Amino acid sequence: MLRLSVLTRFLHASLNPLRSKTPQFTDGTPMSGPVTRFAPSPTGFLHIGGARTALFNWLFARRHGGRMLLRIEDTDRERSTDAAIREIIDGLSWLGLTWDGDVVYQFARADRHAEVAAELLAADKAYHCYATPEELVEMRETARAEGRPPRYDGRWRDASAAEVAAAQARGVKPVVRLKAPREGETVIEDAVQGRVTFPNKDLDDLVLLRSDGTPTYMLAVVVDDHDMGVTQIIRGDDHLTNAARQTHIYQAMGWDVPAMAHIPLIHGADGAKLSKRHGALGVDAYRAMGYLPEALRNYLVRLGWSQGDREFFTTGEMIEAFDLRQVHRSPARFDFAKLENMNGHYMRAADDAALTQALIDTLPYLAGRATMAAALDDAKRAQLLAAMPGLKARAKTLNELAEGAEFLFARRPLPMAPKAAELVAKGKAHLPALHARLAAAPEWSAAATEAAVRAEAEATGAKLGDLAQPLRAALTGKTTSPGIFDVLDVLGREESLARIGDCLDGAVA
RNA sequence: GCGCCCAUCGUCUAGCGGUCUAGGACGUCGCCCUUUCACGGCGAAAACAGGGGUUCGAGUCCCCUUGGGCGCGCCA
Repeated sequence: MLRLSVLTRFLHASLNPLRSKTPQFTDGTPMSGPVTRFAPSPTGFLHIGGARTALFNWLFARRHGGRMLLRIEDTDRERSTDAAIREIIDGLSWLGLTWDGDVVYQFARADRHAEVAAELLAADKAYHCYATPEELVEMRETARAEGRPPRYDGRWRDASAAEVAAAQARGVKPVVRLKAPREGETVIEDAVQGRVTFPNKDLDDLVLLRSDGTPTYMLAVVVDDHDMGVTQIIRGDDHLTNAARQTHIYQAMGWDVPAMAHIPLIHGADGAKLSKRHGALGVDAYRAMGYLPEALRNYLVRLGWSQGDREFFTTGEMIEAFDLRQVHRSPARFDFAKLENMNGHYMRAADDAALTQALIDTLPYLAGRATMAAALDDAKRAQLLAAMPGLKARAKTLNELAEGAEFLFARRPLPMAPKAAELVAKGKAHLPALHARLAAAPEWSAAATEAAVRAEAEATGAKLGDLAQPLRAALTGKTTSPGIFDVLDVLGREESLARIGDCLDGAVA
């Protein structure tokens, strides 16, 4: 199921147990520039906060001519799924956040993690702990009751041989814990958070290996980040305390601690961390809502990061301007209204052909657009492209774009929206004459049909709107659409006249 | 409870001791444009959480309070 990646093999072969002085990539080229990594756990979809973390890692690597690695943290065998892995990779690809090298699967590296734990044990920097789950619970409760942080008390840290023998005799399977420093403090120099200090007495002896011998997350991240040559860790600030504990592992192994940057989480409208109760969504959901990846990227980068008053950044500008030091320490709330506005900007600025293609490519992901996708042929594509200027000005998402394009795909006799039927009924008196004038138009173009309709307005003294509205309803079955002369043009003479004709002989409305 | 982090319009933010009667963007509300709806243009309402310091001078520095967030597993 989960394969051992080439990079993982490579790391085993050449970097263990100690990293070589001049690390190389699989192809033999020397590493240069910073190395970042995005390390999601495949226990759910790639949520929007993870996407932003990936973006920042990607921008940082690009900005400094480095590389971004992708590591799947699948050590939780119960909750990790292949489907989640596929979604993460799919989501990153859709967003255009490419990683360098092969994907590293953390679980595949369990042996190496255990090896490091053994080293630590041998160096007396770790020890076996035989405390039972019940004892641990009790410990935490006592600590809390006494106003202390709920921590492991280190009771097996200096256990005697006799005590160990007794526990073994009882058949207790031990975990391996790190001998963390108990005095002094641990300092994190964080690019975003600044200098953060933790008193070591508040950090306990974390578990490195579970009683079944599998590595914990704490051990695995440190070993993998080290082996993969990660120089800059950029992750959510929910990991800030972990950074201190992980520092202890680095120190115990005598490894360099990578530079850190803990970025604030994205919050929901209520100010709390995005979660299921907010209806937290995977990035695939944003695609399904019709957002453009470049718009989502732009929105995301401006969440908690800014360059003066600037709102819009092309990808190149983003890379050039990105600086971790300008990332804010306070969490930002996710605002759909602004995302939508930004998406609208991107759509209007998009090239018509490119946007048409984007819509077509996205159709399979949009809800209820199967028939539209099925009806697509060269003629429809051409119509879509021709209508695009009028369509894109009226849409903020690809969904709205598809909705606006419905009239192109509608079959006669047209389904009429109630309000549209009213308009047809109200303007019925004008329709026969309009039909006649349009039929007599010397050529079929927006200019020619406009001339015909204006001539009718002049002849009858009606306002243009009195004629255009019923016409719009007859042609599109809706009350809103692009400019009516553009609609006529795109639909073509035959179809236009037929749709108007349907309203005359009562086929519709 | 303990630890850490944060605090400018409803939201995203500019501001890095004087140029702040606090700027921009989204949203909201008007007006204009107009064949609908949009787009676009113009305009309006809207914020320095509170209290102490430091300083000639504080949105900007320090402290406290309050509020919010995150963390505290043999999860990641």
